[in-house]
Amino acid sequence: MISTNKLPEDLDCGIRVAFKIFGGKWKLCILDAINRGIVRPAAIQKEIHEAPLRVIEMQLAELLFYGAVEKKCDEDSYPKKSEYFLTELGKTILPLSLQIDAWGTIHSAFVKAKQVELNEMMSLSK
Amino acid sequence: MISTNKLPEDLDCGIRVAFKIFGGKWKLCILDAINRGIVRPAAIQKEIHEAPLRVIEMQLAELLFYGAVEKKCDEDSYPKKSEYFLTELGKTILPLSLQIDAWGTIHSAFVKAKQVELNEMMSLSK
DNA sequence: TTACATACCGAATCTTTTTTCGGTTATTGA
DNA sequence: TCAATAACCGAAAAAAGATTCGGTATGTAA
Repeated sequence: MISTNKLPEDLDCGIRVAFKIFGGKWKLCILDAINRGIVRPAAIQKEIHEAPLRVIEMQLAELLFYGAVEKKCDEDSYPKKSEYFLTELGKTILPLSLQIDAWGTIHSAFVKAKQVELNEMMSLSK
Repeated sequence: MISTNKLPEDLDCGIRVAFKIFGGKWKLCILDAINRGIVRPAAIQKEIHEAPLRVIEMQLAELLFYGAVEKKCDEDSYPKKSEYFLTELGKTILPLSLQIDAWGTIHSAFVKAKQVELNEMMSLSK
């Protein structure tokens, strides 16, 4: 993550800009977790158990770079305690996140059924 | 595109479901074009000139499979005339698309500036 | 001391997605 | 006949993205 791309990317397209910031596989889940008060990397990872810790770290780093989250690190205390919070920019993503999640939840059963259909098609033509 | 995945994918997560349907690089642009009355593959490709025709075809096939668009093909006429239209499902994606695009447009300049910053960082540590 | 927990990073590897390339088929018009 | 256009497809290649692995450092508690 956080890489300069070889293929030209059109940042004049709003959709492409938006997806660059929060299009990552776990980004919206991470922002949601932080919003729900789960603010430390290890805690976020426990919440989103499918994602490896390394991914949480990398996507946090990217969200940090683009200013969607901010980091507060208390070096003295123990455990080391890094905490991430939503910035004003990050907060503007939440309404979108909620609507995207709502859309997906509504159509979840349908998409799952289609997925089964697809798996059957693939196994027949193996 | 349209592949069965090796990595487990959590379709219980609304965000993951949504991104599966319209998370592709050009999907929302294609849906938007169709909504604006640009309904044939070649025409869509002229509209979204950055995307190769093959990509338009593949992403249309995927949107078709998941029922976000429908295809009307008049075999007799010439030119061959395949036309794609939004289904009811496809239309439900439009409001999200508009908001995502609006968000990206608002933050476009900021993200572009960050991108310049990143490119400078990368070239220094080359 | 040993084991454990936290945060984080580099690099290799794997998976998925996107792109490029070279076809096929069919019809129109010069 | 020959060029042009439309739709579409398979397969390889390239790129991007995600994951695994092993490492650092720090401090706590058994």
